[in-house]
Amino acid sequence: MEAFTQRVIEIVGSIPEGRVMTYGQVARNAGSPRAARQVVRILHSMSKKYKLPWHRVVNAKGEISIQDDASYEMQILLLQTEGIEMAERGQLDLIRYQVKAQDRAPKT
DNA sequence: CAGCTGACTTGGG
DNA sequence: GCCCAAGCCAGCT
Repeated sequence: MEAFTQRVIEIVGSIPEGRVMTYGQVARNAGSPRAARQVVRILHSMSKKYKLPWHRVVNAKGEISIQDDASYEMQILLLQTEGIEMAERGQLDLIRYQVKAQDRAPKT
């Protein structure tokens, strides 16, 4: 597998309890700013092979974007368990919970 | 080997 | 603030 993949695994696994990261953020920290979708795939396949806190990864809007209802609800449960306040729609406060790192992508 | 896919992101209307 | 379209890139078929 690519080094990128390995990094994503490590990064996701390093997310502190009660915090979250966006797919894009993880991708950037892993070295591929545009590989947010790979993070998705990785979480998909690795979470079932490794014990990754996949639930601490949300989309850019701070919501859960899982399509699978079971996993969706489970993620909310796990996050709440870690002390994160979840809104009705499975949304959380990114400003408060997103891990701060050198994730800024200088777009301008 | 070639093509499709996806738990995404960003920009424009 | 919501909807649509394009870009991205590693993994899988």
